Amino acid sequence: MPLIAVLIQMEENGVSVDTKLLAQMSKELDNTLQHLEVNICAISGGVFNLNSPKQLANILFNKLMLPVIKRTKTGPSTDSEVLEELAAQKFEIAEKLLEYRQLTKLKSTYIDVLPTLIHPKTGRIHTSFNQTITATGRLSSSNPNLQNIPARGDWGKRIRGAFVPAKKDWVLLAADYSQIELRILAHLSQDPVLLKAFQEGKDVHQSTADELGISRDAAKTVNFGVIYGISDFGLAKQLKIKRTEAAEYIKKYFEKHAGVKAFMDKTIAEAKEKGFVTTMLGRKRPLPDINSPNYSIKSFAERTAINTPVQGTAADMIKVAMITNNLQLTTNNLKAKMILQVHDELVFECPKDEVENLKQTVEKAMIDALPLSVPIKVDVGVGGSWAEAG
DNA sequence: CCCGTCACG
DNA sequence: ACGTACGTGACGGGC
Repeated sequence: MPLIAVLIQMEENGVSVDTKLLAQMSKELDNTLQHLEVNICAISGGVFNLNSPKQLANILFNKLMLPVIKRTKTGPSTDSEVLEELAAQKFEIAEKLLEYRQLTKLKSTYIDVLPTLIHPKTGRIHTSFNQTITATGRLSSSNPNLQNIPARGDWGKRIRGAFVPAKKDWVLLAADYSQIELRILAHLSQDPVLLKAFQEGKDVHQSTADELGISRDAAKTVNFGVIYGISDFGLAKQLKIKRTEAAEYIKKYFEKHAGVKAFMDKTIAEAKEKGFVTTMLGRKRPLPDINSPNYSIKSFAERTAINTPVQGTAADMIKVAMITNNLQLTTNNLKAKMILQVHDELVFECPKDEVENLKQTVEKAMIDALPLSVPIKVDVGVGGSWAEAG
C-alpha cells in the first residue's frame, strides 16, 4: 500500500504560518499572563512558580487549605478537573489558574514555538507523519505534532487562523468525515436502529437523546462512550451523575441497540478466542491481556477490543481516501497540495480556481474509500486560513 | 528521564 | 470489592 509516497509528499509540502499574527498573539498573552500571575500570587500571599504543580499543590492545599479533590501518584492533583471543581466552590484562585494554565499551554507549545520551526529554505513547517507508531492504524505526527493544533475556543480559532496559504489567490480547503466512527459502528454491528438513523439522515445524537430521554449533549457523551467501551463508572464520571443512573442509560441504550450489544459481545468473545481483533481492511491488534485474571487489566483489553475495530477502520478509510485522492490530483493536473491529515480530516492548499474541482475530487475519494451500509457524509470548507476552512 | 498536565481526534 | 472511558505528542518542573 503506497501510502508512504503520499506521506512523503505531505511532509515535503509542509504548512505555511502567518508569523505576524503569532507574534501579535504572543505579545498580547505576555500582558494577560503577567496580570494573571500578579493576581494569583496576591491571592495566595506569596510568589511561587505557577508552572510547578508541586509548588501549586503546596499553596492550594497546605497554605490556603482548600479541599483535596483527587490525588496523583505523588500528591494532591491540581489538574483542570480539580480546578473546575474548586472554581465551582467559589474559590476565585481556581478560576484564575485555569485561565493561566490554558494560556501558558497555548503560548509555550504553539504560539512561541511554531515560528521557530519554519524551515529557512522552504519558509514552511514540515512535520513527520509516522505510519508505524499507533496500535490502531492511525497516523501520528511529531516534530512538530500538527495533529493537536488548538481548535476550541477563541484562542484555538486564532491559532488556526495563523495557518494560511502561502500564495496570493490560493486558499485552504478542509474536508472532514462527519461522525465517521459512529457510522462505522453502525456498519460493523448492523444494528437496525443505528443503520436506519443514518440512512434517513437523522441527527444520531438527537436520536439517542430521544431514545434515552436525555439532553443532546449527554447523548453525545453516551455515543462516544459506546465507541470507547462504555462502563457505568466512566459514564457517571463524564456526565457527573450517579453510577446507578449511568447504568440505567447504558441498559436502555443496549435495549434500543441490541445489534450494538451483540457486536460488542461477539467482538470480545472472538478476541478471547483468537487473541486479537481486526479492522475492516484486516489490520490486526494483538490483545494478550484479554484473558488476564486481573479484572482491571482484562477490562482494559475488552474496551480496546471494542474500540480498535472502530477507530482502526476509520484510519483504514481515510488512508484509502488519501491514496486515491492523491492519484486524482495527478491525473487531473491539479496544483493543489495535500498538507495535513488529522485523523478524520484532510487539509489542502490550492489555487482559488481549482476549488470546485478539488471539492468534488476529495469528497468523492473520501466517500467511496470503503463500502459501508450507511451513507458517508463529508463536510468541506474553504477559506483564507485553517480557522475559516475548518 | 519520569511525572503531571493538556492540546487534538 | 475491585477500578475504568479509546488513540496520540509536547511542555515545564524536578529528581
